Amino acid sequence: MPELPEVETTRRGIAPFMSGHVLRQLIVHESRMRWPIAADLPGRVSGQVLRRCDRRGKYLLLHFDHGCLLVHLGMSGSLRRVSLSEPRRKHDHVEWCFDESRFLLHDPRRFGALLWHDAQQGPVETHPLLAHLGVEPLGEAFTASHLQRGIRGKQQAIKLALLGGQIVVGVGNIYACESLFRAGIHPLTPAGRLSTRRVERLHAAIQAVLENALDSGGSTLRDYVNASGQPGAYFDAHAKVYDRAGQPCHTCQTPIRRIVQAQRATYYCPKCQR
DNA sequence: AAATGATCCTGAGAGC
DNA sequence: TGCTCTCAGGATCATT
Repeated sequence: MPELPEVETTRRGIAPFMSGHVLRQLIVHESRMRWPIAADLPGRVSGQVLRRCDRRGKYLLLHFDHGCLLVHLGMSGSLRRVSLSEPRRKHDHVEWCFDESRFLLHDPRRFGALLWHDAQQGPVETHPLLAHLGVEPLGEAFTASHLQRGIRGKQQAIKLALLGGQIVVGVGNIYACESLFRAGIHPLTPAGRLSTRRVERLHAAIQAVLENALDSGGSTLRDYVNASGQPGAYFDAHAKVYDRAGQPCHTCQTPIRRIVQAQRATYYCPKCQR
């Protein structure tokens, strides 16, 4: 479920209730995630003031004075706000308890992660998982020339270069497909072969698609953090190619094609994208 | 060094 | 109804 817009929507949903509040208790019900959740983690943060909720790529960063909790939602994770008395459901693995609110990390596939970065190890940006990430797609550092530099000389297909996260973060499978459609670029194009003009188009498309999704995230996933979350709404309204194999392109009626790149599905219009 | 493939795990949906 | 098969929004790690 979570690509960058969903993670950012989640961040906006939880920040008002978490920032500046004492985390009374962190309870781990299932520690077998992408990596095992450290047994001493609850002791480190329970009773401490949670200062800020940030995001870097698809990582949520919950800051404390003495360190930072990194939360990744993986493929199937969500973080929802529930009442103090609401019972846990299946796959609710971690619980954040504040005086007036409560949050549950739900993740059936358990590809998500919960890690502690101690302040003594330096700023959280130096954490191995964050240190080599590309720039934020909606930040000032993401420019057409940054994208151009990132893909220079690369033989790799542009779709995979976008997905890699070393140039720009947060462009997941759906939005990579949608951005390439919007830019009229074939997903198999060797990244380094794109003309400056087409790189500029792609850059603009990525920003537009993500901003668009974020706006919709605000509406279609508004209850993402306090309800069950209803995926699919974005697709109905916005997806031009994703999961539309065989259906007519909205622009030219040509059937949308599905191919596989690095074991991930890619959808594109063979006529609009060259 | 860059690119590729296997891998972690559960659930939903299709087809029979 | 129930079985088997395929696929899924991520991304790390080991291998070529």
